[in-house]
Amino acid sequence: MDATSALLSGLNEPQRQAVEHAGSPLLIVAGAGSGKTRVLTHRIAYLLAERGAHPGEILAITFTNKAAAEMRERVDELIGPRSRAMWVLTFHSACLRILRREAHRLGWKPSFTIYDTDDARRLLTQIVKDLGLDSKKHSPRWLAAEISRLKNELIGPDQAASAADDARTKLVADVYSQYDERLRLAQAVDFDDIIGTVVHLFRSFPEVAKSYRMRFRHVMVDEYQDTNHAQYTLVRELVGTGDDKAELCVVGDADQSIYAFRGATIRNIIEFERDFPDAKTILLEQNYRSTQTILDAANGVIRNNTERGREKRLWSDEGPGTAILGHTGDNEHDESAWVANRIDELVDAGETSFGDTAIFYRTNAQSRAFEEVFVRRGIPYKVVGGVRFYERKEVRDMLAYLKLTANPDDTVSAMRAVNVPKRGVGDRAVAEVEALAARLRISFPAALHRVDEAPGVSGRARTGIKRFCEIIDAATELAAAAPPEEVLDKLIADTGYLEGLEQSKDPQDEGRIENLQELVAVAHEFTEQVVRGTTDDDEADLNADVPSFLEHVALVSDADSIPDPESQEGGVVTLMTLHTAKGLEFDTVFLTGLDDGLFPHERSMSKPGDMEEERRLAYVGLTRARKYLHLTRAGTRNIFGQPQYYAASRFLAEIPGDLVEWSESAPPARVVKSKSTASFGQPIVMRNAADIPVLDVGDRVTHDKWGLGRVVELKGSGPRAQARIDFGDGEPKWVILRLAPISKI
DNA sequence: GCGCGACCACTTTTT
DNA sequence: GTGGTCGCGC
Repeated sequence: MDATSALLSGLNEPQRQAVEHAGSPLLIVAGAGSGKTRVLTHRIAYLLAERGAHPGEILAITFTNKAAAEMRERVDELIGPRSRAMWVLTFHSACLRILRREAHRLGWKPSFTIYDTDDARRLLTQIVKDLGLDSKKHSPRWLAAEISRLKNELIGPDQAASAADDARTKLVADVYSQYDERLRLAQAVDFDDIIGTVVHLFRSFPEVAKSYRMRFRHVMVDEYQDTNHAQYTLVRELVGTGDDKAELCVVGDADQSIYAFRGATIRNIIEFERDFPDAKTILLEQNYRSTQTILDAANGVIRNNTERGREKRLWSDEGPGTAILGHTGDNEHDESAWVANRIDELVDAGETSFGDTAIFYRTNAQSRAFEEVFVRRGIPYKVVGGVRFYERKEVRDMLAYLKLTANPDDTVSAMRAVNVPKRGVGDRAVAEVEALAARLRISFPAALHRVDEAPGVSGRARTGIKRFCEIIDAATELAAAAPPEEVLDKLIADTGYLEGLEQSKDPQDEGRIENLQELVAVAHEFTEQVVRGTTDDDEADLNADVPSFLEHVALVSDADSIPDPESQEGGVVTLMTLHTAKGLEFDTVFLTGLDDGLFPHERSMSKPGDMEEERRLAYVGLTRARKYLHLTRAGTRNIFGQPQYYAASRFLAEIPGDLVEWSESAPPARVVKSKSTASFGQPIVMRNAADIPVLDVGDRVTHDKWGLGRVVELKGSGPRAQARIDFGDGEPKWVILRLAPISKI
C-alpha cells in the first residue's frame, strides 16, 4: 500500500471527501464521536503528502492546549518530526505569539503582562472606587462581563460611548475607557485583548496581515461552533478574500455549542455557507463511539432544540448495548453513594476501569459529595477544575511578585503584593502613592520607587515600601539570568512569606506551604521542558525565564490537567463539569444532578436561547459515553446549608422511557403516558380540598414535570382554582391546582 | 494599620 | 458551608 492510500484507508466516504477536498472553504459538520480529529490529522498529512504543502504553511487552531498537543502528536505519528514546523495552537497562544513578535509596531514592550479574570476584576474594583460608583449596583463582576462582551464584539471604548443611549450603557462605556487606559499604563492585556488586538493589528498594518496570510496557506479551526465574533473576524483576516486567499477548513457541531455565555455565537457555524459563498459542507454522521441506545437518548434530547443548523442524524453500528441506568437518591449523599456502588460493581466485574470512568455535573460545587464518598470507599479519583491551583491566594500572591519582575509597571500586581505579607503599608499610604503616580503620569509601581516624593506617607509605611522595592529589584536582577523557580525561591524567602506561614497556627497554612512548594516545582518542570526542547514546536519562542513561565501559567486551563486514562494502573475516576467534558470520551459515564433548577440551571430558565444551550450541554454529556451511561438525581440537596427540593430535570422526560432502567431503591413515580417519550411524572391524583396549595402571584413553585416556575396570575377558587405559571420555557402555562403535581417552595 | 467578629454572597459554565 | 469584605476597637 502506498503512502496515500494508507492515509485514506480506514476512512468512511464523507471522511475521505473531507480529507481530499481542495480549492474552496470547507465546513466539516462533525457529530459527536464521528472521528473529527482523525479527519483533521489525516487532512493535514494529506496536504503535505499529496498537495505539496509545507508544514510551515499550516495553522491549526483549537480551544485548549490539550487538544492542540493531541493533534500535534497525532500528526507527528503520521508524518514524523516535520510536524514541528506547523503552528498547532489555541486561539490565545497563536495570537500571543503574533502579538509578542509584532508588539513594537503598537509601541508595546514585548514583555507585556496578561491579566486574568481576577486581575481584571481587581482593576475594575479600583476604577469603581475612583469613579465614586456604588459597587453594589455596578459590581466589578458585572462590569467585567459587559466589557468582555464589547471586546468580543470588537467594539472599542469610543464606539461604545457613541453607541451608549442610556445611563447604564454610558456608565459601562466610561468604565471601559478607564479600564483600557489603565491596562495600557500597566503594560497589560486581558484575555479578550489577546484576540482583539491581533485583529486590530492586522487591520492597521495590512502588510503584517499579508505576511501571515502568505505564510499560512492552510488554516484549520476546530470547535468552530465555539468561536466568538472576534475570533471569527481573526479567521477572516488570516484567510483573506482576494486571489491570494488561504484555504480554510473548519470543523464543528452546532449541537455542541456551549460557550454562548462567554461570547461564542452559534451563528458562525450556521451561517458558514453564507459567510464563505463557495463553501463545501460535509456531514460526518457515523458515530464510532457509543452504543445506539446512548445515541437514541442523546437524539431524543437534542431534537427539542430549534436552532440547530444543518440537519443531521447520528447513527452507530455498535448495536444497542446495555440499557441506561437511572437512579433518584433522597439527597446528594444517596446519589453519590449509588454512583460509588455502581463503579465498584462495574470495576469488580471487569467491565470498566477507574480510568475509563467519568462523573459529570453542572456546577463545580457538586463535586463535594462525590469526593466524600470516594475518599471513604477508597475509590481513586481526580477533580478537574474547581478551585484552581492558580487561583489560590498564596499562589497568586507570589505570582504577583513574579509578574513585577517581568513588568515593572504592573499596577494590579503591585497593589496586591505591596502589603503582603503585612509590612505596614495601609490604604492611606497606597492612596498617597497613587496620587503621586497620577501627578507624575507614571505607573503605581514606578511611583512606589519614588515614595520619598510622596507627602503624607508615615515612616512605617515608607520603610515598608522601600523594603518592598528592594525585594522586587533584587528579584528582577536575578530574573535576568536565572530560571523562574530560582526567582520564586528567592521571593518566597525574601518576602518572609514562607516564614509567616510556618509560624502560623492556622492548620490550613500547612496546605499553603505545600502549594508554594508545588508552584516552585511547576516552574522547575517548565524550565526542564524548555531546556529539553520537548515542546515539539520549532517556533515556540520559549525560554527558561520568568516571562515565558508567566505566559504558560496564564494560558493553562482545566482541560489541560485531565488525567490520561492509561497513565497509571487502572487510572483514576475523573470528576468534572459538563463544560470541561467536551471533546472527551469514557467507557462509563455518570451524568449527575439531573434536577430541574440545577440542570437545567435556574439562571438559564428565563431565556429560551439559554435553555437550548443547557440542552446542548446535556447532549454533550450524554454523547461522551461509549458503553455504560448512568443518569442520576437527588430530590433534595443542601444548598448553602439549606435543603432545597427539586423536581426531575425536564431533559429526563425527553429521553425515550424504554431506554432507561430506573433503580428499585427509589423509583421515580409511575408514568402517566401522555406522550410516547414521557418517562417521568407523578400519577395524577385528585387532591383533597385541604391539600390544594394556596398560592400568591410571585410565589415560586416546582412542578414534577415542568420544574421550577413562578406564579404570574391566579383565577378561580376552591377545587376550581387555577394558576398561570411561568416555567421559563416560552408562554406561561395554566394549571389546575387541584390536579397539577405542584408544590410551593 | 491591624485584627477580630459580624455579615454577606457565593454557585452556572471559562480561554 | 465557606470565603471574602466591612466596621469597629485597639
